[in-house]
Amino acid sequence: MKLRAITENHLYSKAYARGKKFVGRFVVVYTLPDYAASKLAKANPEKEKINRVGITVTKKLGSAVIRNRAKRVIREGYRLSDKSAKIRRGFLIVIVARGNIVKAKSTDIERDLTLAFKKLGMNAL
RNA sequence: CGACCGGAUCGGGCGAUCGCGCGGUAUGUUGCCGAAAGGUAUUACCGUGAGGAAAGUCCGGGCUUCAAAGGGCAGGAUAACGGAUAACGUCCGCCGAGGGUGACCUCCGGGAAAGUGCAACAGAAAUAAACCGCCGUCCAUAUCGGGCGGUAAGGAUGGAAACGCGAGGUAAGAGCUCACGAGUUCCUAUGGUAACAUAGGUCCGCUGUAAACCCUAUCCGAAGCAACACCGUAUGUGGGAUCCGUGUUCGCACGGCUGUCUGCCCGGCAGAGCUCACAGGUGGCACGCAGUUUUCUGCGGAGCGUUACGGAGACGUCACGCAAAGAUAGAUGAUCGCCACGACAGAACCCGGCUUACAGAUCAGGUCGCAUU
Repeated sequence: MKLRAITENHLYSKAYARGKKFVGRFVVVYTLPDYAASKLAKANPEKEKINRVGITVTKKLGSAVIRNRAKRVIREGYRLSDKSAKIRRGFLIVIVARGNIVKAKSTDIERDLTLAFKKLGMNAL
């Protein structure tokens, strides 16, 4: 299943303000039910609800190369986490990188995210 | 062998598993999103996918739009000389100054003799000079001294004080005169395409600063891919116009006006019952064009590489070969194993440069020293 990115800035603001929050070792996760989920599901040829994922990496972390790697590692971690423990659909998920992510591996992120989704009640029934 | 000098190339590799963007083939749906334009399937396979600086955005060009890029003003850039180039503020060669035993390196580059300005502090005085001193003369006087004049040799200040030094000369002095030396302008000869160098003559006495204004020569129209083109323009937001005068054959024309030519003026262009801009999409955009339909042929080009030839070199010519990264919250990766473990760092229209950052590796050259022959 492909990742669909959050493009609108106001959705990030909403997630920060009203979403559920979990602080992990390497990332901070916000989740919020997606009002447009059913509409997007109709557009999806598989007719399933999907999660929209936004990844935030601030300039504080470092140069473009470092930021790019952080995003890749988070994407891979999300993919692995979704594969091992099914995540509920129809949510906005914002993942914010923390400073120590520079040295993290994608498996570390996977553990962080799996724990986060469990705590946030995101695991599929 | 050691110490150096300038240059070129590379800048993690291999394997396994899992993933992403783009192109293609097969499979497959006729659905869904959207007002429309348009976008989008699942799976498998094949191909392809960041840099030498992709960076800074400092120059130059292509491309695009502004009717065309015409004239002038303003503004900007450059600055010895000869060449290279599509072009450049780049590159090559060379001139000048300095450093190194050397390979080689570093630095500056029109005009201060067109004009204006500025030169703090110090100093008597900063582009024009008399504070001390020296000399003459007058006054006064036991002596010290004072007035007037001459003087730039000496002292003191300063980054800079009327070229340096010696002789003549003088009351004392002074390029005032002369020899030698350094410099400026111009002329001649020789060498060089030239800047310039060398030699000879002539003339002059002129502080520095042009990254102060300025003057001279040369060049530059402006803005940038969020450009721009096309499609769509339902709805929303914002703006403009539907105005005035004159003439009128009542259609309109001209002028004002408004917008626009993106600093200004001249000189233009456009405008009216709707129109413009923004919000959407596709292209631009991944060598181009044509043929042909397949991943093929031809042509073209400041594209890249190699060879040959020409040139001192930058570079040029010919031949051959190569050239699908193309994202859009932004793909080009993740994990594991082994080896090596030490860098700077991520394309956003495309090229040529410059500048800045940078661990290590490799390759030829060259210089000096020592040893050997």
